[in-house]
Amino acid sequence: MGRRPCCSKEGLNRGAWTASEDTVLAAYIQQHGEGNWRNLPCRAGLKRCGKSCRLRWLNYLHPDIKRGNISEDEEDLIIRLHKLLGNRWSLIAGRLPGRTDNEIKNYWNSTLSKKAHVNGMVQKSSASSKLGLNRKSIVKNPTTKLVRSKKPISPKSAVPINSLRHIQVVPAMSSLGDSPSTFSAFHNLQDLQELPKDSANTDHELKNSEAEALKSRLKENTIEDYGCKNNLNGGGFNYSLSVSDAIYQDWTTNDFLEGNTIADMDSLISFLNVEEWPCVNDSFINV
DNA sequence: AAAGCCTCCAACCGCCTATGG
DNA sequence: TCCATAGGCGGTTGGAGGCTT
Repeated sequence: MGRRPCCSKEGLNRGAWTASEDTVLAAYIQQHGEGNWRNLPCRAGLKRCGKSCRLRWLNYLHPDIKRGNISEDEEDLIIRLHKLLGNRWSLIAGRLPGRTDNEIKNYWNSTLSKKAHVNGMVQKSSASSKLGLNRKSIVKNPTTKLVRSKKPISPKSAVPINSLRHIQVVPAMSSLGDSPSTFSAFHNLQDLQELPKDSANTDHELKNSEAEALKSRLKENTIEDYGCKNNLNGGGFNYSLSVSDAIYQDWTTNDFLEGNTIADMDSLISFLNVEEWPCVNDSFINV
């Protein structure tokens, strides 16, 4: 039996696209728009499978595609997102304007996976690596009073805990703007709220998908409470992070944070992005 | 110069999900 | 509820071009 192919392969061109095929495809899509890929080849006069047309358009001909090498910042972001989301290339690509999932996947397989292994980033089990965070790329938000530049000193031994301290994290006002980085941080806060299916937001599925990934990562890192607590300021959400007494005392006694700390998401990421962060040890936290 | 090897990436493949009848 | 279809995704392949010997 076997699976029915997406289209008849007989008489179709395969392999690399020619310049003339590209021209025909681009002209057709510019005139008629995307979609209806199965019928597109016939209507456009192309001897190609519809899937092949779609792939060629999305990965090569689309006008928004960014040309040129992956920049350091992009590379850094890919690494961070990969740690957070795994091999979910389309989600990662969604956070890199102009880059395609295929491009990122190829770049990862050919370049970054090796780098990650060489640097021990893949196997590293620190809290920061598990969270998918990379110190280099963190941009501190000036609104926070949480982050300081020096690393906290970790306790030498794990202390079982009976109670949890909470760090409230709320989006900074700047997170309500449109710049990609702050918007992304704000997005994550919304993600955690599990947008309902009937949400007016068109990419709620993407958000919920990312939220699931983020939650699982947070759980891996023994952060016990990741729920969004309540609405504030017309769209922002409180985010409550629970840590053990040991960690809390460590951070506070080392002047790493103040009591009743409120920070934006970027600052939280920066805050957690410390190799010596102690709570990778399960005994530090109630889970 | 040429053969062999390696790397990169465009393209393909098969599976999964969403959608509509 | 079932089925067919289309679109989307991640894994894999294979060829072109660069590099090494």
